[in-house]
Amino acid sequence: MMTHAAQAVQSSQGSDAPDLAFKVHDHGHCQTDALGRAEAVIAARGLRMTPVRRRVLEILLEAHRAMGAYDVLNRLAAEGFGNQPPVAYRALDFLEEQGLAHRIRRLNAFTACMHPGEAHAPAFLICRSCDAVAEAPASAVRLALAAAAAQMGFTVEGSNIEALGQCPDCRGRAA
Amino acid sequence: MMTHAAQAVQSSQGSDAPDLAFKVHDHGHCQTDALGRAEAVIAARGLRMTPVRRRVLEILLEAHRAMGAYDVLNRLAAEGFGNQPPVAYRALDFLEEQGLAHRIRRLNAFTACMHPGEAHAPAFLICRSCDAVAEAPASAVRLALAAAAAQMGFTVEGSNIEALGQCPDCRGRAA
DNA sequence: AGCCGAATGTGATATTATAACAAGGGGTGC
DNA sequence: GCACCCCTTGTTATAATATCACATTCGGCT
Repeated sequence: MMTHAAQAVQSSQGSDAPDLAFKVHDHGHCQTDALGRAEAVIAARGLRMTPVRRRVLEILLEAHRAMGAYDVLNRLAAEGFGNQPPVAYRALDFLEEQGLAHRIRRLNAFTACMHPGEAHAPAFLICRSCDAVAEAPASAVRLALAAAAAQMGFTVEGSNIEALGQCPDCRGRAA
Repeated sequence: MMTHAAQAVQSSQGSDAPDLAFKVHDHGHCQTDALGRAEAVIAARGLRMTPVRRRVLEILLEAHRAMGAYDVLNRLAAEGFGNQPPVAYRALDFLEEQGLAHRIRRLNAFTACMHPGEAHAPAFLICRSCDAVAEAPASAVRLALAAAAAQMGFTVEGSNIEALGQCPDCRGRAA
């Protein structure tokens, strides 16, 4: 299904915060779905989905939340891959360039893209309470940004749009 | 490192009027103007504009472009202030909290706010050729972002919106 | 003066990211 | 096969960014 709507990237910080986060869904399904699409995208571009790259993407998909490069690296090292930073950064950079992962600047972290292959430049919603990160459709936001930039003679080639706030769950608990 | 021609870091304000951001203008004027407004803002809030804080703001205003925390620190150290990172970070964090400076996540850098005191939540335009950074009016962008977030039940409390692209000057030179 | 809280100075350390180079691996043309 | 090349990975080292912890100082107050 193409549920473009709510994709939760949820974290369980310490306490078991029962995170129904933005939306309950089938993790297993969206993982295999995203991985399959990623493979197709890479193949179509004549690039190589190597073991390290695939594993990094899998790790991000499994975690289903933002992960620092060193978190990913530790996972890789534990599985017999190289344990030096460039191993993780190269794979992450590759995935980001191919639109299969996103960098969350505010967190110095990365997440797997939830709908690879679709042209999209999402906005990220970061919960300040539970650190969950979700992608939100942002075509309207990008249009507004491009317009504002154009008024100043500036040509937008790429952008990162990140919002900090509270996800439905955390707001509910707070209230 | 940010070693490129100093460019304009300026913007219009709360109202959505385009301005001279990337154009030549009177640096001296906008520096003293911004500094004066900053002092007023701090005083009105019952806070203290200490020598370090004032000097950091001046340094940012003089540079008139994004500066890394360590660039600022080096300037401070050369002038007899403490030369350890917390000295710079504390002042920068204070200025950011008070809306007198902005953090550019994409560059891991800071810029002086060009219109302190005015309620505003700018978008930043970063030139990939010359590293100039300008504030653009972003109320429309913010509205679109809040709407997209609301559809997912997310409440936006703050955001950083940064666009990477080409400023008018650099595009002109390229063409 | 004495007190208190905020701000600063300082040393140490944590976290994030890249440079530089050697070695492997898998195509292609021959 | 094998010689070649390019891309990828492994590894060492280091750079760049950011925070912690604690002592000291400063400003305002009584």
